[in-house]
Amino acid sequence: MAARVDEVARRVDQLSRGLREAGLRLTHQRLEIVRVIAADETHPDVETVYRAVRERVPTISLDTVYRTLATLAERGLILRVLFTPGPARYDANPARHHHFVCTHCGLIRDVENADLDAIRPTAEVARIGRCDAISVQFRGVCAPCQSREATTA
Amino acid sequence: MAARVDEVARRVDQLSRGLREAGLRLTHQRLEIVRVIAADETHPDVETVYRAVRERVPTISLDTVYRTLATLAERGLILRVLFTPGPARYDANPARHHHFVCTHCGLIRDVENADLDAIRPTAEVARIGRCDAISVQFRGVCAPCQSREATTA
DNA sequence: ATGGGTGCAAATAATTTGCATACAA
DNA sequence: TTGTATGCAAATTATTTGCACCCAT
Repeated sequence: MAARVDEVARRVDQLSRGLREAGLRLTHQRLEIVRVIAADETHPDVETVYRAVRERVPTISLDTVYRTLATLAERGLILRVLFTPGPARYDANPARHHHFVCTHCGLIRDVENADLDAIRPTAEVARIGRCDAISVQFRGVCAPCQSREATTA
Repeated sequence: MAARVDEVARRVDQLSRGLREAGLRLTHQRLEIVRVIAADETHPDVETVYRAVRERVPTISLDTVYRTLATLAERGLILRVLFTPGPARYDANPARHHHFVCTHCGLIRDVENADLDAIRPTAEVARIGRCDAISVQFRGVCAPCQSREATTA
Protein backbone atom coordinates (compact mmCIF):
# COMPACT_ATOMS: atom_id res chain seq x y z
CA MET A 1 0.00 0.00 0.00
CA ALA A 2 2.89 2.33 0.75
CA ALA A 3 3.82 2.21 -2.91
CA ARG A 4 0.43 3.57 -3.89
CA VAL A 5 0.65 6.34 -1.27
CA ASP A 6 4.10 7.28 -2.54
CA GLU A 7 2.86 7.29 -6.09
CA VAL A 8 0.03 9.65 -5.22
CA ALA A 9 2.42 11.94 -3.36
CA ARG A 10 4.71 11.96 -6.37
CA ARG A 11 1.86 12.91 -8.64
CA VAL A 12 0.69 15.71 -6.39
CA ASP A 13 4.23 16.96 -6.37
CA GLN A 14 4.59 16.73 -10.10
CA LEU A 15 1.32 18.51 -10.81
CA SER A 16 2.04 21.26 -8.28
CA ARG A 17 5.47 21.80 -9.72
CA GLY A 18 4.05 21.80 -13.22
CA LEU A 19 1.70 24.62 -12.35
CA ARG A 20 4.45 26.65 -10.68
CA GLU A 21 6.81 26.15 -13.58
CA ALA A 22 4.16 27.40 -15.95
CA GLY A 23 4.06 30.62 -13.94
CA LEU A 24 0.66 29.78 -12.52
CA ARG A 25 -0.40 30.17 -8.92
CA LEU A 26 -0.78 27.19 -6.65
CA THR A 27 -3.94 28.26 -4.88
CA HIS A 28 -5.62 26.42 -2.06
CA GLN A 29 -8.33 25.29 -4.51
CA ARG A 30 -5.86 24.06 -7.12
CA LEU A 31 -3.87 22.11 -4.57
CA GLU A 32 -6.96 20.29 -3.36
CA ILE A 33 -8.07 19.55 -6.91
CA VAL A 34 -4.63 18.18 -7.65
CA ARG A 35 -4.80 15.99 -4.55
CA VAL A 36 -8.11 14.51 -5.64
CA ILE A 37 -7.16 13.87 -9.23
CA ALA A 38 -3.80 12.38 -8.22
CA ALA A 39 -5.44 9.89 -5.88
CA ASP A 40 -8.40 8.90 -8.05
CA GLU A 41 -7.74 6.03 -10.43
CA THR A 42 -11.26 5.87 -11.85
CA HIS A 43 -10.77 8.65 -14.40
CA PRO A 44 -13.32 10.91 -12.72
CA ASP A 45 -15.32 13.58 -14.50
CA VAL A 46 -15.45 17.22 -13.40
CA GLU A 47 -18.55 16.74 -11.28
CA THR A 48 -16.96 13.85 -9.38
CA VAL A 49 -13.81 15.82 -8.66
CA TYR A 50 -15.97 18.75 -7.61
CA ARG A 51 -17.87 16.67 -5.08
CA ALA A 52 -14.69 15.22 -3.61
CA VAL A 53 -12.93 18.58 -3.35
CA ARG A 54 -15.96 20.18 -1.73
CA GLU A 55 -15.44 18.01 1.33
CA ARG A 56 -12.20 19.90 1.97
CA VAL A 57 -13.10 23.24 0.39
CA PRO A 58 -16.88 23.59 0.77
CA THR A 59 -16.96 26.97 -0.94
CA ILE A 60 -15.24 25.92 -4.14
CA SER A 61 -17.24 26.47 -7.33
CA LEU A 62 -17.81 23.96 -10.09
CA ASP A 63 -16.26 26.16 -12.73
CA THR A 64 -13.03 26.49 -10.80
CA VAL A 65 -12.79 22.71 -11.09
CA TYR A 66 -13.57 22.95 -14.80
CA ARG A 67 -10.91 25.62 -15.26
CA THR A 68 -8.25 23.92 -13.20
CA LEU A 69 -8.63 20.56 -14.93
CA ALA A 70 -8.63 22.31 -18.32
CA THR A 71 -5.46 24.18 -17.33
CA LEU A 72 -3.71 21.00 -16.22
CA ALA A 73 -4.76 19.23 -19.42
CA GLU A 74 -3.54 22.12 -21.60
CA ARG A 75 -0.09 21.84 -20.02
CA GLY A 76 -0.15 18.11 -20.60
CA LEU A 77 0.00 17.46 -16.86
CA ILE A 78 -3.14 15.35 -16.94
CA LEU A 79 -5.06 13.78 -19.81
CA ARG A 80 -8.60 14.62 -20.84
CA VAL A 81 -10.21 11.43 -22.13
CA LEU A 82 -13.35 11.23 -24.22
CA PHE A 83 -14.13 7.54 -24.45
CA THR A 84 -17.79 7.53 -23.54
CA PRO A 85 -20.74 9.81 -24.20
CA GLY A 86 -21.39 12.22 -21.38
CA PRO A 87 -18.91 14.32 -19.45
CA ALA A 88 -15.20 14.30 -20.27
CA ARG A 89 -13.03 12.41 -17.81
CA TYR A 90 -9.49 12.97 -16.61
CA ASP A 91 -6.49 10.72 -16.19
CA ALA A 92 -3.63 11.78 -13.92
CA ASN A 93 -1.40 8.85 -14.84
CA PRO A 94 1.56 10.47 -16.58
CA ALA A 95 3.17 7.24 -17.80
CA ARG A 96 2.49 6.04 -21.29
CA HIS A 97 -0.42 3.64 -21.15
CA HIS A 98 -3.53 2.31 -22.79
CA HIS A 99 -7.17 1.87 -21.78
CA PHE A 100 -9.92 -0.64 -21.28
CA VAL A 101 -13.39 0.89 -21.56
CA CYS A 102 -16.51 -0.95 -20.41
CA THR A 103 -19.36 -0.09 -22.74
CA HIS A 104 -21.89 -1.02 -20.07
CA CYS A 105 -20.90 0.83 -16.94
CA GLY A 106 -18.36 3.30 -18.28
CA LEU A 107 -15.48 1.83 -16.30
CA ILE A 108 -12.11 3.04 -17.61
CA ARG A 109 -9.01 1.12 -16.53
CA ASP A 110 -5.43 1.92 -17.40
CA VAL A 111 -3.62 -0.88 -19.22
CA GLU A 112 0.16 -1.08 -19.11
CA ASN A 113 2.00 -3.17 -21.67
CA ALA A 114 5.46 -2.84 -23.17
CA ASP A 115 4.52 -4.38 -26.53
CA LEU A 116 1.76 -1.82 -27.00
CA ASP A 117 4.15 0.97 -25.98
CA ALA A 118 6.42 -0.22 -28.78
CA ILE A 119 3.90 0.56 -31.53
CA ARG A 120 5.30 3.10 -34.01
CA PRO A 121 3.47 5.31 -36.50
CA THR A 122 2.74 3.37 -39.68
CA ALA A 123 3.89 4.65 -43.08
CA GLU A 124 0.35 5.82 -43.74
CA VAL A 125 0.30 7.76 -40.48
CA ALA A 126 3.67 9.35 -41.26
CA ARG A 127 2.19 10.57 -44.54
CA ILE A 128 -0.78 12.16 -42.78
CA GLY A 129 1.29 14.11 -40.28
CA ARG A 130 3.43 14.21 -37.17
CA CYS A 131 2.45 11.78 -34.45
CA ASP A 132 2.83 12.87 -30.83
CA ALA A 133 1.04 10.08 -28.99
CA ILE A 134 -0.17 6.57 -29.64
CA SER A 135 -2.65 4.72 -27.52
CA VAL A 136 -4.62 1.55 -27.76
CA GLN A 137 -8.21 1.32 -26.67
CA PHE A 138 -9.87 -1.96 -25.66
CA ARG A 139 -13.66 -1.79 -25.63
CA GLY A 140 -15.72 -4.49 -24.05
CA VAL A 141 -17.65 -5.49 -20.98
CA CYS A 142 -15.97 -5.69 -17.59
CA ALA A 143 -16.28 -8.85 -15.48
CA PRO A 144 -18.75 -7.37 -12.95
CA CYS A 145 -21.03 -6.22 -15.79
CA GLN A 146 -20.86 -9.67 -17.38
CA SER A 147 -22.00 -11.33 -14.14
CA ARG A 148 -24.78 -8.79 -13.79
CA GLU A 149 -25.90 -9.49 -17.38
CA ALA A 150 -25.91 -13.25 -16.78
CA THR A 151 -28.04 -12.82 -13.66
CA THR A 152 -30.55 -10.50 -15.27
CA ALA A 153 -30.89 -12.54 -18.47
CA MET B 1 -12.65 6.62 -58.81
CA ALA B 2 -15.14 3.96 -59.78
CA ALA B 3 -13.90 1.92 -56.85
CA ARG B 4 -14.84 4.72 -54.46
CA VAL B 5 -18.29 5.07 -56.02
CA ASP B 6 -18.83 1.33 -55.70
CA GLU B 7 -17.67 1.40 -52.12
CA VAL B 8 -20.15 4.15 -51.27
CA ALA B 9 -22.95 2.25 -53.02
CA ARG B 10 -22.02 -0.85 -51.05
CA ARG B 11 -22.16 1.06 -47.79
CA VAL B 12 -25.53 2.60 -48.61
CA ASP B 13 -26.76 -0.86 -49.35
CA GLN B 14 -25.35 -2.33 -46.20
CA LEU B 15 -26.78 0.38 -43.98
CA SER B 16 -30.20 0.22 -45.64
CA ARG B 17 -30.28 -3.52 -45.29
CA GLY B 18 -29.13 -3.24 -41.70
CA LEU B 19 -32.08 -1.02 -40.86
CA ARG B 20 -34.54 -3.31 -42.58
CA GLU B 21 -33.15 -6.41 -40.90
CA ALA B 22 -33.55 -4.73 -37.55
CA GLY B 23 -37.23 -4.34 -38.35
CA LEU B 24 -36.87 -0.59 -38.79
CA ARG B 25 -38.38 1.48 -41.57
CA LEU B 26 -36.30 2.84 -44.37
CA THR B 27 -37.87 6.25 -44.64
CA HIS B 28 -37.00 8.90 -47.19
CA GLN B 29 -35.12 10.84 -44.48
CA ARG B 30 -33.17 7.80 -43.29
CA LEU B 31 -32.14 6.88 -46.79
CA GLU B 32 -30.77 10.36 -47.46
CA ILE B 33 -28.91 10.39 -44.14
CA VAL B 34 -27.42 7.02 -44.99
CA ARG B 35 -26.32 8.34 -48.39
CA VAL B 36 -24.54 11.29 -46.80
CA ILE B 37 -22.80 9.33 -44.06
CA ALA B 38 -21.74 6.61 -46.51
CA ALA B 39 -20.11 9.11 -48.85
CA ASP B 40 -18.46 11.35 -46.25
CA GLU B 41 -14.98 10.26 -45.19
CA THR B 42 -14.34 13.18 -42.83
CA HIS B 43 -16.18 11.65 -39.87
CA PRO B 44 -18.82 14.37 -39.84
CA ASP B 45 -20.78 15.48 -36.81
CA VAL B 46 -24.58 15.60 -36.65
CA GLU B 47 -24.74 19.24 -37.68
CA THR B 48 -22.64 18.59 -40.80
CA VAL B 49 -24.77 15.63 -41.85
CA TYR B 50 -27.86 17.73 -41.21
CA ARG B 51 -26.68 20.52 -43.51
CA ALA B 52 -25.81 18.08 -46.28
CA VAL B 53 -29.08 16.18 -46.05
CA ARG B 54 -31.09 19.40 -46.05
CA GLU B 55 -30.01 20.04 -49.62
CA ARG B 56 -32.03 17.03 -50.67
CA VAL B 57 -34.69 17.06 -47.94
CA PRO B 58 -35.11 20.72 -46.95
CA THR B 59 -37.79 19.94 -44.37
CA ILE B 60 -35.78 17.42 -42.37
CA SER B 61 -35.27 18.29 -38.73
CA LEU B 62 -32.00 18.22 -36.82
CA ASP B 63 -33.26 15.75 -34.28
CA THR B 64 -34.23 13.25 -36.94
CA VAL B 65 -30.57 13.28 -37.91
CA TYR B 66 -29.61 12.86 -34.25
CA ARG B 67 -32.01 9.96 -33.89
CA THR B 68 -31.08 8.22 -37.11
CA LEU B 69 -27.34 8.37 -36.45
CA ALA B 70 -27.93 7.17 -32.88
CA THR B 71 -30.03 4.30 -34.22
CA LEU B 72 -27.39 3.28 -36.75
CA ALA B 73 -24.69 3.44 -34.09
CA GLU B 74 -26.74 1.36 -31.64
CA ARG B 75 -27.03 -1.41 -34.24
CA GLY B 76 -23.28 -1.18 -34.84
CA LEU B 77 -23.86 -0.14 -38.45
CA ILE B 78 -21.81 3.01 -38.02
CA LEU B 79 -19.39 4.08 -35.29
CA ARG B 80 -19.81 7.05 -32.97
CA VAL B 81 -16.37 8.46 -32.25
CA LEU B 82 -15.46 10.81 -29.44
CA PHE B 83 -11.88 11.83 -30.10
CA THR B 84 -12.12 15.57 -29.76
CA PRO B 85 -14.03 17.94 -27.52
CA GLY B 86 -17.23 19.21 -29.08
CA PRO B 87 -19.87 17.28 -30.96
CA ALA B 88 -19.63 13.51 -31.45
CA ARG B 89 -18.64 12.39 -34.93
CA TYR B 90 -19.61 9.34 -36.96
CA ASP B 91 -17.64 6.85 -39.01
CA ALA B 92 -19.39 4.75 -41.65
CA ASN B 93 -16.34 2.62 -42.42
CA PRO B 94 -17.36 -0.87 -41.31
CA ALA B 95 -13.93 -2.48 -41.75
CA ARG B 96 -11.69 -2.84 -38.74
CA HIS B 97 -9.43 0.18 -38.68
CA HIS B 98 -7.60 2.76 -36.60
CA HIS B 99 -7.46 6.55 -36.45
CA PHE B 100 -5.20 9.52 -36.80
CA VAL B 101 -6.52 12.60 -34.97
CA CYS B 102 -5.10 16.07 -35.58
CA THR B 103 -5.12 17.97 -32.30
CA HIS B 104 -5.06 21.28 -34.19
CA CYS B 105 -7.85 21.13 -36.74
CA GLY B 106 -9.78 18.10 -35.58
CA LEU B 107 -9.07 16.08 -38.74
CA ILE B 108 -9.83 12.40 -38.26
CA ARG B 109 -8.43 9.97 -40.82
CA ASP B 110 -8.94 6.24 -40.95
CA VAL B 111 -5.74 4.21 -40.74
CA GLU B 112 -5.62 0.67 -42.13
CA ASN B 113 -2.86 -1.66 -41.05
CA ALA B 114 -2.76 -5.43 -40.72
CA ASP B 115 -0.20 -5.43 -37.89
CA LEU B 116 -2.43 -3.21 -35.82
CA ASP B 117 -5.43 -5.38 -36.62
CA ALA B 118 -3.46 -8.30 -35.21
CA ILE B 119 -3.27 -6.83 -31.70
CA ARG B 120 -4.86 -9.15 -29.14
CA PRO B 121 -6.16 -8.39 -25.65
CA THR B 122 -3.29 -8.50 -23.16
CA ALA B 123 -3.43 -10.75 -20.10
CA GLU B 124 -4.27 -7.70 -18.01
CA VAL B 125 -7.17 -6.82 -20.32
CA ALA B 126 -8.48 -10.39 -20.21
CA ARG B 127 -8.54 -10.12 -16.42
CA ILE B 128 -10.58 -6.92 -16.55
CA GLY B 129 -13.25 -8.27 -18.85
CA ARG B 130 -14.38 -9.36 -22.29
CA CYS B 131 -12.93 -7.37 -25.16
CA ASP B 132 -15.13 -6.71 -28.19
CA ALA B 133 -13.05 -4.19 -30.12
CA ILE B 134 -9.50 -2.93 -30.23
CA SER B 135 -8.39 0.24 -31.91
CA VAL B 136 -5.27 2.32 -32.03
CA GLN B 137 -5.34 6.08 -31.92
CA PHE B 138 -2.54 8.24 -33.30
CA ARG B 139 -2.65 11.83 -32.07
CA GLY B 140 -0.58 14.51 -33.65
CA VAL B 141 -0.59 17.36 -36.10
CA CYS B 142 -1.52 16.83 -39.74
CA ALA B 143 0.80 18.05 -42.49
CA PRO B 144 -1.36 21.03 -43.52
CA CYS B 145 -1.52 22.24 -39.90
CA GLN B 146 2.25 21.88 -39.60
CA SER B 147 2.78 24.10 -42.64
CA ARG B 148 0.32 26.62 -41.28
CA GLU B 149 2.16 26.63 -37.95
CA ALA B 150 5.51 27.17 -39.63
CA THR B 151 4.14 30.10 -41.63
CA THR B 152 2.46 31.77 -38.69
CA ALA B 153 5.46 31.35 -36.37
C1' DA C 1 -54.64 0.31 -40.56
C1' DT C 2 -51.34 0.98 -37.47
C1' DG C 3 -47.30 1.39 -35.01
C1' DG C 4 -42.95 3.29 -35.67
C1' DG C 5 -40.89 7.78 -37.38
C1' DT C 6 -40.92 12.70 -37.93
C1' DG C 7 -41.04 17.66 -36.84
C1' DC C 8 -41.55 21.02 -33.56
C1' DA C 9 -40.57 22.85 -29.24
C1' DA C 10 -39.08 22.56 -24.79
C1' DA C 11 -36.00 20.31 -21.45
C1' DT C 12 -31.67 18.73 -19.97
C1' DA C 13 -26.68 18.09 -19.82
C1' DA C 14 -22.03 19.79 -20.40
C1' DT C 15 -19.19 23.44 -20.77
C1' DT C 16 -17.74 28.26 -21.37
C1' DT C 17 -17.65 33.13 -20.43
C1' DG C 18 -18.12 38.08 -18.28
C1' DC C 19 -17.32 40.50 -14.44
C1' DA C 20 -16.43 42.11 -9.68
C1' DT C 21 -13.86 40.50 -5.75
C1' DA C 22 -10.16 38.08 -3.30
C1' DC C 23 -5.70 36.40 -2.52
C1' DA C 24 -0.84 34.33 -4.03
C1' DA C 25 3.41 36.00 -5.37
C1' DT D 1 0.83 45.82 -4.75
C1' DT D 2 -0.54 43.69 -8.72
C1' DG D 3 -2.40 41.03 -11.51
C1' DT D 4 -4.14 36.15 -11.69
C1' DA D 5 -7.66 33.05 -10.00
C1' DT D 6 -12.10 32.59 -7.98
C1' DG D 7 -17.20 32.60 -7.41
C1' DC D 8 -21.44 33.73 -9.16
C1' DA D 9 -24.56 33.96 -12.81
C1' DA D 10 -25.73 33.93 -17.36
C1' DA D 11 -24.75 32.26 -22.00
C1' DT D 12 -23.63 28.69 -25.21
C1' DT D 13 -23.21 24.19 -27.08
C1' DA D 14 -24.67 19.42 -27.49
C1' DT D 15 -28.09 16.27 -26.96
C1' DT D 16 -32.51 14.28 -25.43
C1' DT D 17 -37.44 14.02 -24.81
C1' DG D 18 -42.79 14.69 -25.09
C1' DC D 19 -46.33 14.90 -28.07
C1' DA D 20 -49.45 15.17 -32.10
C1' DC D 21 -49.39 14.02 -36.87
C1' DC D 22 -47.80 11.25 -40.83
C1' DC D 23 -46.40 7.46 -43.71
C1' DA D 24 -43.76 2.85 -44.74
C1' DT D 25 -44.95 -1.64 -44.18
